[in-house]
Amino acid sequence: MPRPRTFDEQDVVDRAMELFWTKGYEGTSVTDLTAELGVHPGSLYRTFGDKHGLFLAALAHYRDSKARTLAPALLAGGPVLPRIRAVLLGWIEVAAEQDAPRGCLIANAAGELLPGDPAVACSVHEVLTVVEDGFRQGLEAAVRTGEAAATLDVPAAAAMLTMLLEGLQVIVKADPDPRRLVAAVDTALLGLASAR
Amino acid sequence: MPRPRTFDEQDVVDRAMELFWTKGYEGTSVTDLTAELGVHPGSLYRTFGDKHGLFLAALAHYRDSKARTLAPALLAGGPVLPRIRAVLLGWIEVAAEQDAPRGCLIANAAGELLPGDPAVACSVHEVLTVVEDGFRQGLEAAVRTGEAAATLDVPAAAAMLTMLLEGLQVIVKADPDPRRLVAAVDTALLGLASAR
DNA sequence: GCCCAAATTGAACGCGCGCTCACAAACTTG
DNA sequence: CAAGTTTGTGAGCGCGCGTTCAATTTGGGC
Repeated sequence: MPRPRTFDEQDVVDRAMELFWTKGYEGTSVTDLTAELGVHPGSLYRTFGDKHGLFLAALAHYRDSKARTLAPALLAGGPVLPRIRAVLLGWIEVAAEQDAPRGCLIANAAGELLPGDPAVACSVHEVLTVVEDGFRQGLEAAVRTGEAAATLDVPAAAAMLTMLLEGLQVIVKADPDPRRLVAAVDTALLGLASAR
Repeated sequence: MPRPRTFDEQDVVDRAMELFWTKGYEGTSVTDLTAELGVHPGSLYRTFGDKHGLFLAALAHYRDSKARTLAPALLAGGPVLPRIRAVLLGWIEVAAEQDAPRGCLIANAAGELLPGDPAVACSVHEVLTVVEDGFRQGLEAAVRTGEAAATLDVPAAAAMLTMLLEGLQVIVKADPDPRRLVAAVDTALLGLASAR
């Protein structure tokens, strides 16, 4: 019955996420969005309510397209601990390769909008929970295979890895030499292995 | 010869820091600043150049009044490792007690303004270096007293603790139960003690 | 006591922000 | 083909932002 959309909503959310990720929430104006996405303000507001709504959609998309991939990546088979290391080092490498590292969208959102934005606080917590859960699944597998010590406090270690990852993303944004953090990551991982 | 200031510049910077810390950079309007600080826009602009200049002054003040206290706190005498733990747990406690934790001004600034603001990037890196150096001094002392293993990679461990601290400050802003992170901090500290 | 440099003040500047709306176009359904 | 509903579009809304400036006040140095 109605006239169909001329744009793909998912695609728009994905590119909006990229913009917010790079330029921040306030740093990305509605004019920026309409220009880069090729979507008229009117369409954007009928679809997402307002700029804030689009941002929440971007955060949800980040959760599904980024955070949710952690667990599968860790459980892809073989030793888990090296995979955890590879994930952390991967972010360092990303930061080292681009001259303007944008860190983590979640850490950026938290830094910019919290406290003071309950909806964003909820989304941020949601994504962090997904990440932490990914680490937890990986660590549980590592304990099962004897890769990690049976005495390891898995939930605590998962939370630690999440903290480490987010802290890494913060530091990397201002560090002229991100690769020096590899040794720091390794130090943090020392306590996880069973060979102590 | 000239007419003297009616406000104390240091005091204004201190209160501006508090405002930026709580509400963020974009979230704090010049109107907010003039209202809360009791300083006319004209005076503010002649003293600090512009809003951005005032923000940089606030970051420098954060470095001197917060970050620089880390080393003395760790080296105040007695075992260092419990002091490191106390510092990290202190931030958790602060977050747990107030219902709207504001995290760390540096992590907030990085999240909001990086990449894209070279001056802020420089200030952020500067503060993080001070923090990391504080941890390094503490760890060196710990190694000297045998509290930490002689084989500990001190610079790497210092960087790890900085990452942990910043990550902690990010997570705490969205976490309904910050105190659960105590166990995570303890897990991270496991690898530092010499009793392995 | 007068001078003058610097500080305070009131008022307002232009700009870009997030956002809205009336109107025309497009597609499905009967 | 006509009806009906939702879409894209052009133009512009009011607001608050960061910022500026002429006029006035202030107080130390000669």
